[in-house]
Amino acid sequence: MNLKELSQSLGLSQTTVSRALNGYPEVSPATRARVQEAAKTFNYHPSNRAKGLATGKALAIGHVIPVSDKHEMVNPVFGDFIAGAGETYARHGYEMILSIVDDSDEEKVYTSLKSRRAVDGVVVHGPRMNDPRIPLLNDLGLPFAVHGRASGCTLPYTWLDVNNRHAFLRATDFLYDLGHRRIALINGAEFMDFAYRRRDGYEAALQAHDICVDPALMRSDEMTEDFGYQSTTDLLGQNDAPSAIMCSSLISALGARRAIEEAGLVMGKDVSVITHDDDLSYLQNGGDIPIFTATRSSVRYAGRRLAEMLLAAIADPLQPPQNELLEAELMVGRSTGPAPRKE
Amino acid sequence: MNLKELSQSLGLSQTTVSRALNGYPEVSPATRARVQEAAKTFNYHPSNRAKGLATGKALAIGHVIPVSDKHEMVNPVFGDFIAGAGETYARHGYEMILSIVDDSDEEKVYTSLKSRRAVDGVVVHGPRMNDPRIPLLNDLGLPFAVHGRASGCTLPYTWLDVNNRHAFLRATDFLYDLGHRRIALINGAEFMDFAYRRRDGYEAALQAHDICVDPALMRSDEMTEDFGYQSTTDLLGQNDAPSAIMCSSLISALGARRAIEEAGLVMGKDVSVITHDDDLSYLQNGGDIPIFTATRSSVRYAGRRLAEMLLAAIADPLQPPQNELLEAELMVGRSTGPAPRKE
DNA sequence: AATCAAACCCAAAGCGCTTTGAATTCAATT
DNA sequence: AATTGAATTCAAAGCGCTTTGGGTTTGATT
Repeated sequence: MNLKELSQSLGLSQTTVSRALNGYPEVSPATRARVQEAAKTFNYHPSNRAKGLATGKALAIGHVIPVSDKHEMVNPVFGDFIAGAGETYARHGYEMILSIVDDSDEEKVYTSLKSRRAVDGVVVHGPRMNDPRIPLLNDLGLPFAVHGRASGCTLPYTWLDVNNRHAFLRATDFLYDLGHRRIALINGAEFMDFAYRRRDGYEAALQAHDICVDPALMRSDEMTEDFGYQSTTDLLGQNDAPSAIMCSSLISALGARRAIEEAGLVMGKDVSVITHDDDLSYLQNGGDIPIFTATRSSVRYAGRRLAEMLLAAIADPLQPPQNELLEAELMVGRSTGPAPRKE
Repeated sequence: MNLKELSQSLGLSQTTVSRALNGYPEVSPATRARVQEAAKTFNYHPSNRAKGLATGKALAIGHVIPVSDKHEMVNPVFGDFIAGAGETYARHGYEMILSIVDDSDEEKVYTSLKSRRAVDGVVVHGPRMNDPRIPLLNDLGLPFAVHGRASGCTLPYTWLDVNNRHAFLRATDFLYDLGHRRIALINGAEFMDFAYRRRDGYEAALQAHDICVDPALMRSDEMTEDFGYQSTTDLLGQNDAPSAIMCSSLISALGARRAIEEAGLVMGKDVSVITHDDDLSYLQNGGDIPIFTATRSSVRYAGRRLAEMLLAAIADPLQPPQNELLEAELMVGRSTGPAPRKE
């Protein structure tokens, strides 16, 4: 069923039917009701494609998901983020189109999305420091919103981020207050902006307490379970081992716990752990009492919200870029305790 | 830059340019080269939308992701599956469009995708027993491919599945051979087809050895870490506790391990665990030696392959539905060992 | 009864592409 | 030189929608 058929079956012109359906005022309430009724019974849905051609809008938002060439790794937060964004799009009648793309030719994809007029805007995932995609999208004139920020990019753009620096600063402080002085950091790959900021917060907290930052206590890579395990095993094995560990992801923290237990130690007693927790639906941080003390921020909420910000920017291209900085909650769980006294 | 502008700048008609670009034979090699050259320098990409309107093809595949209304949970395998499928689409010039949808109104989404001609086909995720989506899509005449199968659906359709029954049968056998007689099952929600089949394999193995199936040893729900933890704590607490556990997902297995250790037991010695492992990029089952003995099958490969099957079905609508049954590998890790002797 | 807004409705153009059916060119054949 | 047919190229229609720029009815006002 298309517009033509629908309008013929109603004995009206396509114009009138189109207007009735799209809420234009120049059609009588009676006619509008009749049209809507018919659309429902015939199960008529306008073709997005044709609509897009006619209006110049694509009614679609692109998400370009970079897959690291190194491990072919898909960021595990991605599913929840997308789910959040999807809710927003559904509510506004937008489609979400996804491109899975090798790190290396991500830029081509943006150019192509733009020139094919396939989307009205894009969401940028996993921003890095000085991320070249931001000036690129700016030049292309394709509306975009960034999940995170890119240190070093001066031009204004729409973003939503967790206050990673502050979260890790607070968490490190919290460990300090518990008496910990040797605090390790198991971080994401530090060309990623979020990881850079977390380290910055961690270092700032240490320096504020006159603890010198020890590179031997810092690790940084893609945040897999195994990376958490290896790093922790390694850290605990060295002399003057840390009594506490800051960890950038719950998945790596699970690996850290594995290493701690395998070393015959008890987490929360011999070694304290704080992790960042993205509040993923399938990876809840324990039940009533969190397993891990954590800095928590829902990535799903972030998806929902960032999508709204992007749609708003598209609807009103003149408004200045919006920004939103979310504070992570610091949830106390069972993985932290007072620093053990040295024997 | 659009076709019209491109053709004007070349002094050719739109027809010729279109044909040159799409590889039709009735254009001279010289002209074709000239056109391709110009397309490259002007960075011309045809609008998918217009192309779709003209050809009736959407050049897009829909993925409808159900989000369980219960926990708003996004299946964690989803990211890797999508990544696999995305590779295939990129190679064939298709877009992937994603709808995140409440369990409840998933059917509406299919109808709407169809009537808006938004996609050329869809991938069905998370099939259940007697899944109503399969006859629905069949009636709609919308090409589709199922990741998994739906027991009880008699009509033929395209699917790709892991041989879940066989995998769990073999794994249970393996535990039996190690001397285990009380073997528990921590399964996914059993209205899901894969979970049903796994249980079937598990039970078949037990019965083949004249072990009676004990409902007290079986748990079934959405496979979160916490579910694995709670179930295992529970199982180990009862009298005549199991000496081995079959687990339906690596994430729940992590929870199981947590419970085992918290109970002061050693995994692989006091309690053996075998889990299914989807080979997710961010959740590798250990490094060189797997943490868990596991039935393994790459969900990313599944995505890549199923997408190919769907595209093939779309390209040739007359071919009979293809099916592919993948056998899971049984990887021996450190989580299994001989059954402890009873004191 | 003539006038004039409102209110309602419509025909047709246009969005960027493919494709049909026809026209043109040109070398080879009669 | 006229004919033919293959090789090229083109103009125009059409895909399903929105939107412009009118029309035609009304019913109230003069």
